[in-house]
Amino acid sequence: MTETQPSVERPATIYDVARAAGVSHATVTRLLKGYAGIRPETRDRVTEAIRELGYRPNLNARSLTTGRSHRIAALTHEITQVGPNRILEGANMAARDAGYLLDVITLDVHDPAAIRESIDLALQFDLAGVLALASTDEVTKAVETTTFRVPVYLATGHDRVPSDSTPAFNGLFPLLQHLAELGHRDVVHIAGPSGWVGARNRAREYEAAVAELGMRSQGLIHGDWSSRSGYQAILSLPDDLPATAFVAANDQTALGAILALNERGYRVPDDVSVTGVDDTPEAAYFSPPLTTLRIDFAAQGRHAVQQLLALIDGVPPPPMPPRIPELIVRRSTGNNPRAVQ
Amino acid sequence: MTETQPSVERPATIYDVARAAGVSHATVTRLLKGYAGIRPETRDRVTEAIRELGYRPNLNARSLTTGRSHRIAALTHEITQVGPNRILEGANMAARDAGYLLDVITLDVHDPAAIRESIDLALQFDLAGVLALASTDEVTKAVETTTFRVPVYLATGHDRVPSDSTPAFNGLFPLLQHLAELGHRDVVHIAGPSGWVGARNRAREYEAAVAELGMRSQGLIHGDWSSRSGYQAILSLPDDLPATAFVAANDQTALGAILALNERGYRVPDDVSVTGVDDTPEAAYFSPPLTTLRIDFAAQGRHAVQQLLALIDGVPPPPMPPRIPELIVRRSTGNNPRAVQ
DNA sequence: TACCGGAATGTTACCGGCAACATCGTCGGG
DNA sequence: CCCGACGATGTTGCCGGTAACATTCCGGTA
Repeated sequence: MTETQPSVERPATIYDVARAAGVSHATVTRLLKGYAGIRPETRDRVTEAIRELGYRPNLNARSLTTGRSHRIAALTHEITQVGPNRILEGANMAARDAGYLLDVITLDVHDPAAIRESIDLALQFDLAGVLALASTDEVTKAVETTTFRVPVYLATGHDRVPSDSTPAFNGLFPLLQHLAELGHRDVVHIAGPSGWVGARNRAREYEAAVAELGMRSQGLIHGDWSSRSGYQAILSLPDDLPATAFVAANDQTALGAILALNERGYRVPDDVSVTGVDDTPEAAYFSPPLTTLRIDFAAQGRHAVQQLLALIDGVPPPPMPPRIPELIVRRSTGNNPRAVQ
Repeated sequence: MTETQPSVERPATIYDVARAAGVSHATVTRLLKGYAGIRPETRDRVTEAIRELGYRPNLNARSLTTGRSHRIAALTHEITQVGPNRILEGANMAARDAGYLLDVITLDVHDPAAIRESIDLALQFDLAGVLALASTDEVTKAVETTTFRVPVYLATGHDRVPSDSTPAFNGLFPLLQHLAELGHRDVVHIAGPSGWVGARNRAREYEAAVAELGMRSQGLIHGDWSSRSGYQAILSLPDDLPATAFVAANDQTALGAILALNERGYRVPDDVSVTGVDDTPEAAYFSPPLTTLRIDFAAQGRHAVQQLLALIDGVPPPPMPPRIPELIVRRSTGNNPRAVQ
């Protein structure tokens, strides 16, 4: 289970390589930086020495002199949740592809002091940039009141499309349209926590879609992205449910809602419909399988990194490709039994 | 959504601080390192200058001279899954508490070339140690064939207790004992992928417990930790189910199994029982809520970091505290309807 | 044959810390 | 009154790279 490599010898430096190849260290640097004007014979000797000694450049030293590091920090939270997680994964990939290493700083999004502390730790390492992925108001505030000497990119952490896009592609619309087509009129939104930028955006999208489709919102209950909060949201409703369809802020919340509805004697989807957002891998295996909106989190992560790198390099940021959330219809939604056909 | 801090000024160094305080840079270093023999007046001036300039030590430069860095890399995978995730979270905390920063290297556990590449990237930064958390055979092999110059700690990534511990605390035992008490005799294990050390351990624990309790194993199907694989495992079984209880390798797998059983007309728990492992936050909200084994992943992560730090500091590693997986009984398990009472 | 210029390579200083060693000043003892 | 010792602080060199500048070695030309 455990394994130690004693191997006390210090790693080889360019000086070691230079000595082994019988050249000066500058020649080694030149080779490493792809400088063309090196005699083939010399080049071979150096290359061989590098291989021989297993030389690996010390990136610390490098970034000390160049003044620019190749690492970026990502502030995130609760990596247990699927969304943030996937975003992180995408960001990680994109960063790696660009030759950067991503430091993940997990923070307690509700404790300003802890946020401060985490940011402070990160700032000690010289970073090329900072990616704020967890966008609660607390984090936003902490980021805004900190003086970073490096570019910072603040992502909302949840899907966000330009507000001028067509309704059909705007957030929750496809989901509500689907419900409307099934004859549902009265709907309740079990939202994310109000301190989250993404949750608020989603709630607004919900209101807009409901209005657009001529439906009636019978309530907006703030949860906390958890299954528990979905469960409790349903339990908090009066005996005679005010709606026939429930739009949860994410799949986990929907899971809890389904259980609560079952326990209160409602069958999903025969009596009521439930939808989620995210399309986590598990959503297809809920009982019943969940109708949801597929979000391409990895793309969001990649995009965030690209934006940040553009800031770092001082080039215009690449445009956000239009992300169209895809409606995934499964078995948690059905015709409204009370609908006048 | 975006925010840039132009702020081109380079960060303050000890030299800047020294100049501002009218002392030499060595005095600043001394203060920073907690050296006692500094005149109070001088100390105040320096402290003030540090505050004034917002000085933060450049850890790159520091580790360049001291030769020891304060960062460790964690090799992990699929951070989407709850277990590895929580482990990472615990590791992150422990590392931070010890003043280390944890670099998370996500790797494709099945592509040896990608594993190599990721490890190589990590090695360029000078690391104090490496934590291998994703323990597939491929990763294990890659780690073993790489020459790290730093300590490496290889964790199995899943619960593991000393083999000499009492059966009652050994892995899956409590779960199977619970099933036995409910009158179940024939049981099937939906395991994790065979390339995973943790999955194999768990499978062995299953076999041992079944034997110990006088039950009969009617099969061991390898899944891949996913809900899909749990679903398909059930579908692969003959029409007349060979068992009345199904022990899944994790909660996700159990979720898929429950759906498949439902679709095949079996009610859980009235007809058959299903159990998971992990106790993810969602498990309590499955329909029906899942009987499972609670694993303290965060503790595993913390422990792994502590082991690694002990290796780094050359001190004897702290003992593993006995981790007793806790049986969480919910509604996915019930009496065996076929049992002769 | 002396000279010029560019290609190939070497030398040097610096990045921001740390630590060994050097220096300065002051106080107490002989 | 001088000197030693010690406390407080300054100077220097080094860690492993990078880059500006310097030098060497050619061949080609006048």
